[in-house]
Amino acid sequence: MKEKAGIKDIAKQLGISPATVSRALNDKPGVSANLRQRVLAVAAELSFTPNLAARSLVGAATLTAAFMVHQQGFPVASDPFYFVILRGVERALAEAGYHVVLATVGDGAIQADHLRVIRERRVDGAILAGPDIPPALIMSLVQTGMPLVLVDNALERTALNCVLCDNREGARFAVEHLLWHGHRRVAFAGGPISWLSTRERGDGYREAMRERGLETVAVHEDATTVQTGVHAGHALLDLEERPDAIFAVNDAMALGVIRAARERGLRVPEDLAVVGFDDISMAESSHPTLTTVRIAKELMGEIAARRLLELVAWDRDDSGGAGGAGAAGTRADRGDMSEHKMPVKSVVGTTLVVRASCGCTSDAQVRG
Amino acid sequence: MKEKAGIKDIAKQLGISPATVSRALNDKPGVSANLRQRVLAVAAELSFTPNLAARSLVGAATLTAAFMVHQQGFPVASDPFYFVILRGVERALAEAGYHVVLATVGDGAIQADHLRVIRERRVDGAILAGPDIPPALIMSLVQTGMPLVLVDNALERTALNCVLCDNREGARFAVEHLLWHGHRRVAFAGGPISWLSTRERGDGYREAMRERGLETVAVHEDATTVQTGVHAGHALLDLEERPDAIFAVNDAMALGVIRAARERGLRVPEDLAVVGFDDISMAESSHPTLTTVRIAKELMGEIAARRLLELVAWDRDDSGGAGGAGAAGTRADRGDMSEHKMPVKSVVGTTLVVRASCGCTSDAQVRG
DNA sequence: CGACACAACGCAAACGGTTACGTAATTTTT
DNA sequence: AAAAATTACGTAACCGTTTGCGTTGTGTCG
Repeated sequence: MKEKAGIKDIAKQLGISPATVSRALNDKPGVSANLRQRVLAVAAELSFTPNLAARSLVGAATLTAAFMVHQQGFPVASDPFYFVILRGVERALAEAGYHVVLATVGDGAIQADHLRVIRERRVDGAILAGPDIPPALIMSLVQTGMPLVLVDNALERTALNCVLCDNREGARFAVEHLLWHGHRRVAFAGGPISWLSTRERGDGYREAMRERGLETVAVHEDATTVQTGVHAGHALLDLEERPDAIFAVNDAMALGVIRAARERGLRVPEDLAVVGFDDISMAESSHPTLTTVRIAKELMGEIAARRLLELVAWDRDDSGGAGGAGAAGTRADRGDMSEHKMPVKSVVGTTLVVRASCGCTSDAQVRG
Repeated sequence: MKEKAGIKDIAKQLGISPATVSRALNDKPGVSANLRQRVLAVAAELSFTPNLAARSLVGAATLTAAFMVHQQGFPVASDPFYFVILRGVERALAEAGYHVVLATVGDGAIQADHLRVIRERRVDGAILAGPDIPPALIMSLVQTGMPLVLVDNALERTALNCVLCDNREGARFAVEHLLWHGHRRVAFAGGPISWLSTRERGDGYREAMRERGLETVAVHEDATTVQTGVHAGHALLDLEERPDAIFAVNDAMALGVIRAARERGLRVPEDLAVVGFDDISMAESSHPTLTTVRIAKELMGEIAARRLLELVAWDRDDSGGAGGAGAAGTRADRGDMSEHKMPVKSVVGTTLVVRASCGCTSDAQVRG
């Protein structure tokens, strides 16, 4: 019994050269349709699987992409969010025969390790998810010239491919819904102002408030977790003019706010309406169920993945024509940049999911 | 400027042969300490990174492992569980320079794709997490002779490396705690009986009950989600002699049970005590907070990863001595199996985390 | 009918490392 | 002091696939 089926095994069996087999398998010209069929047949019979290492050694695709997400060490509920995105990414990539390697960038030392992954040419591209990936890391990745797509993040002054959700619109949905149902003192519980999501959702909140001539009040925590949500909730509920509604930048923080309200004997939604953002799976299982802005997480992942595949494809095309695929893309040589290399920013729409925590629906199963 | 630093670049710069450089870099004998230092220096200066493809082509390690988890398509809260395990796995592997590629095995067609990954020799080993990975898939992986470690799963009649938690003990902790505090009609809400976790936790439940001479009552759902938990909750609460406590196989199901209770106007914990299992992050954020059996998820991941690394190391050692690393390990040739190839089953202990949902405490206390 | 274009295929050189083997220089052994 | 063993390094083959180029056979055109 043979150890493993190689390309030359199948060549030998047909009495032809390995080169022809390679061409037949990759749908390259120069092989008669007849022979190609026979090659494919024998390949299937031998259950041949190309050795990826050998293939990528000669410069072909790795068929692997990196998914990078910052893990601050919080053992918290914000995880499921990126997990869902990851699912979308993986599914879309799988359709193209790609696989995903994880790169949970932690603090400090590990970062160097991740640069290794890409420097060793083990991935064709990378998807960077989350607002807390250090810009320095991103820039060093850009320097390598590797195809990159950002998710739920975007660098201001640098043009990168990214996929976002319409944070401002979503925030307006949430706040306007609260205002429509009679709330006036609506406060905002946000995360770090350095995060794009917090800024944009905060903008939407302020816009909606100002259009009604209402004053805005916001607190910002250094992370968006249940714990910081509790903290923010207490801070806002401590105000002299206590808010009657709180819009949290995040479902996790919204849950924290609800807990804070409960800790001081306030009922949600009777005494305080709460609206979150993201629609994580927990939102429909919590008590009360959480009104929130749904974002198509899996779709965002898919879009990012597909965009990345485009970039990879184009990258291979013209690196075949021109010189190396090495460190290109600095500001100077934008002139010779082909059109499809222009970065595109995709933003997906949002939907308000009305549940119990805002008290604005009929089927609210409210119980003390 | 050079495209990329190669091993022969550094050889040239020192006037030596590439072979010596390779030996120096890999700590192999046959290089003077002096020269090795200089090689290392130049390598660092050139920021040399070995090309993984070339290395693994000659049979060296891929420095990559697969993490496989079944995704039934439930967009539910059971996700965070394996996500945490994954974190442990990734951290432990990263320490050894390994990376993780995901393999979210879905239904049917995609499976073949994942076998491709390993057949293409892109990974040195695989970690299979979760009880719902098709045994057929596992067996076909075993056939390949690839190092394998199961997490939260184990095949009965086949000896495989696996890491579990002490399900029976944990279940006893939970049930005995309920019994100690006066509950007598304790029911069990389980998942598929085909799952090891459900069987073992059910065993622990029954043992504890029988020791007190109490009758057992259980329902089994076909998945362990919030939804099925609701269903199970209603089923149990519909019984003539209504349970005064429910032990759920899972935190997700426990949350569902709580919701079911609430739907019929029962208070938790006053009218019904609920205890879960796993201690997912949501357990301490839910309302009421969930009494549950904590299992060291991240630790389990680490243990699995370390075991896998051992297997990989041994695999490479004696495949260097003997013939191929190919499909070995069928039942016949167990005789020549070296000692360390014996499968080991690691089981980590559990801890009962007492919170509000069982009504047995004022503030959180831990027993175990 | 001869020159030519083109299709179909083989040959061999890469790709970037690793490693068995050979060889020269040094050390150890008897 | 000569033989043997050891050390330190170079040579070259090899891993499995892709690809530029050369070679052969077939059809087409002037």
